[in-house]
Amino acid sequence: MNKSETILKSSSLSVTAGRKRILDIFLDANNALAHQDIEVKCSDKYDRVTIYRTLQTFLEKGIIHNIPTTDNSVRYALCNEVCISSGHHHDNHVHFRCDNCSKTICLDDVSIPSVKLPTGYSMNEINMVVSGICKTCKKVKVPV
Amino acid sequence: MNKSETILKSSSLSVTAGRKRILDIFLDANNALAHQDIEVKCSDKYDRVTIYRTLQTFLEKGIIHNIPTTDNSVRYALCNEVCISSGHHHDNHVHFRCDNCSKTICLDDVSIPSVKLPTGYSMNEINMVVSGICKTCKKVKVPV
DNA sequence: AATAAGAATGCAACTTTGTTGCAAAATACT
DNA sequence: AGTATTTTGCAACAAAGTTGCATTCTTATT
Ligand SMILES: [Mn+2]
Ligand SMILES: [Mn+2]
Ligand SMILES: [Zn+2]
Ligand SMILES: [Zn+2]
Repeated sequence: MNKSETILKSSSLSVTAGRKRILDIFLDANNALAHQDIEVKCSDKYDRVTIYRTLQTFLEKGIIHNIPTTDNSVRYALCNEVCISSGHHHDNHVHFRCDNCSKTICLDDVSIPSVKLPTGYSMNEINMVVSGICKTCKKVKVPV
Repeated sequence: MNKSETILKSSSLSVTAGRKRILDIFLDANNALAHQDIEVKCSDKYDRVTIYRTLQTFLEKGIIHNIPTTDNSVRYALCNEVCISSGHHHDNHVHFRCDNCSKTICLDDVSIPSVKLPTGYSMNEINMVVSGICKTCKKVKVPV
């Protein structure tokens, strides 16, 4: 039993070819993916609608989390073991979006600093997205 | 000369009825607006395409800033004087999205805490969006 | 291994959102 | 007032997202 199958089972989801494929795409990716990215990688095999529904299911089960954007193309990334096993989200890391390659990645080791809200507000989740130049692009850009 | 007209002039934009109207909508609003919200308020008078182009122009001139979301409907809010006069963005405040009324607001007095990125990454902008229950909804919800 | 119940998928039809080119209208400048 | 430049509306289109329903697949049970 491979990794994607294990994750699906432990989230009490039925194991289907489509779900396995999409989960494998996430497991292979080293950056967050938009719906569009997934569609490109497997719309020959699976319907657009199935991709929508699968992403939705994965979100609800704590298999992936979404990352807000200002360009109307939400990104999705795999959650850590804690989210998957507990069935709900415990993501507390910063996200980075590169202005050059426009890849979005999870900075798993950078945790979101706490912030004090004005009186009367109660906090549920925090999202932090930093933009700039990523490690890879910086290397390429300093040839001199 | 009213406020919207002043802002347009000081951003060296030509003053048109549509731009004044849209800017007035922002000046009247006490929360951030999606494209859709603006369309509802004035699509009888101005074309959808004009609204798209106007928001784009306002963004570029530092009149409004955008707020990332995970639901594919970016919100826009008025910038402070500094952005408008300098012509580029200096927004450093936290945004709040209410899980109950789903309004998004600028917490102008709460500044985004700094965060240290891993080696190799350089920072440009930071966005922080907190979700939870807003002041107004909390009041309403505690009747007892 | 066969069956039956329930869940997931594909398809079609549709709605909503966003983009582009161009002619007409409005604005700013002299 | 006249003219160059911008902005707008319209049309046509492309892309993104939603819904209902029949068919297929998965899982649990015999
Ligand atoms: Mn992440
Ligand atoms: Mn703001
Ligand atoms: Zn990069
Ligand atoms: Zn609220």
